[in-house]
Amino acid sequence: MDLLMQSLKIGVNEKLYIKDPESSTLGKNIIEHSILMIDELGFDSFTFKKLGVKINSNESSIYRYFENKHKLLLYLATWYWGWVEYRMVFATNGIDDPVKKLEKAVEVLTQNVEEDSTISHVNEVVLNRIIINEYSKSYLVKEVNQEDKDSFFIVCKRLVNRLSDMISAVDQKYPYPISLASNVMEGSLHQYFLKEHFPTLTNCNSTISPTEFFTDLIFRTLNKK
Amino acid sequence: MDLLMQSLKIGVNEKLYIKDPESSTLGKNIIEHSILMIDELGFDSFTFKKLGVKINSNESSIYRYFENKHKLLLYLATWYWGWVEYRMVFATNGIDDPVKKLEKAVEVLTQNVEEDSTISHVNEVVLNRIIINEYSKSYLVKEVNQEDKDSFFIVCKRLVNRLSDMISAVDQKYPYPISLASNVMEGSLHQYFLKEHFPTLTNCNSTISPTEFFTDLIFRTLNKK
DNA sequence: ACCAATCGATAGTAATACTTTTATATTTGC
DNA sequence: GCAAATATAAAAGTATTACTATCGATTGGT
Repeated sequence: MDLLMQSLKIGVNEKLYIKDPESSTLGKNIIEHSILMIDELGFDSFTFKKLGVKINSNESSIYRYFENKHKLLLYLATWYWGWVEYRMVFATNGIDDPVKKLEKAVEVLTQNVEEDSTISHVNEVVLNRIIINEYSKSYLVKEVNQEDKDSFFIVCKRLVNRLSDMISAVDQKYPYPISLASNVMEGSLHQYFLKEHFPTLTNCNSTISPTEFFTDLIFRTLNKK
Repeated sequence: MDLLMQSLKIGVNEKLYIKDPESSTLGKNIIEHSILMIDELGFDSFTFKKLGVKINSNESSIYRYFENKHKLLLYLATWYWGWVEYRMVFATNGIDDPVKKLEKAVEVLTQNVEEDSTISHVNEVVLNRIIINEYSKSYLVKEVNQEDKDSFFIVCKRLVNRLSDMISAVDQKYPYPISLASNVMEGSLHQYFLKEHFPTLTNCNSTISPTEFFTDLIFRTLNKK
């Protein structure tokens, strides 16, 4: 990843935290180790108490940054999608051919995060794994409508809309651009999950990537000019 | 729904329960009201204690049927997919034209459950809503590999494979039939969720159904003979 | 009439998801 | 360089959850 990224700060909705974790060492520690710990234990078994022990801090101190672990997950997810959005805009910027532009966007959105680029304290490889395994839990809650009103999902929504626009740029007559876009985003996470845990339910494996599947799907579906 | 259904029992993996809930009035009560209660409170806020109060029974009695609420969710999901599978096989049986057969299968798999057909104590309309809102939580857990070994997901997997076979019957050369099938199954639940909670992220609404979107997607993707 | 199974009621445990208070650091503003 | 403000750690407390164990009453079959 380029140097630019190192000085880049991904902006996250202020309502998601009580105190900005980027503003202190403890805050950064919370982010860094919560990512590692959620990956290790799974979100359901992860608690602030366990995290406190891990970072030699106290449960109550963590509660000064995040109201609860659900908000922390939303924070991490927003950060992740902000990071993907940044890379997507960066990678597609300047491409004039709508087909090539869409191709590139799908590639960024659906590709496996492999390089350990580690912007400061965020390990994107592990965070990507968390998003695959836990992202659905952030919106499959009874409070989803209120949380949407509080703009907790705005980054993710913007990303889907960007993709939708690029789909329409390739085929203005395609009637379901937003559904296709949201399907690619969510479906890509799902195909990675299947590849890992239910290999018989996907054609994706070590040689075929979700990117290949979705790129193929999109361009079979759209009529290019 | 036809009369045949009323005498049909959907078989569920015996490891999912301690005592078969179909074998007693209390068991059926547990199923009936857990469905209503999970829909009402959301799976996360649902507890056996609350269910006990609702059905005028005791928490400990419910534990005699299900080890925990996660197993209960797996039970309900297995029942649901078994029910969908039955309707799918029934609806596609006897159709010779692979295109029409696939069309019908996609229709059954992705259609909204509207009629209050209520096989005995199971309210399928509400159960369908639970699957949309909570199904992911049944497999997005750390224990997923062990649970897969215990065949907890076998019905759902069989359904995806059936659809995959029908896809291949239409286009033998299409390289990703299983991924497409799993994408339709999971994606359909997701589009319903979006329609309800994030209407700007889907083209599905009161006039366009997820069935339309996915039928269109599949037949744009496949080369018919 | 009796044996077994079922169920309800009660109690108990360990963990979770917090909140509150207080004491001690650390930072910063002047 | 010091006082004031702020941040953190430690400890204790509460309500709820997710169970487990025990026991007595009811019921149903033989």
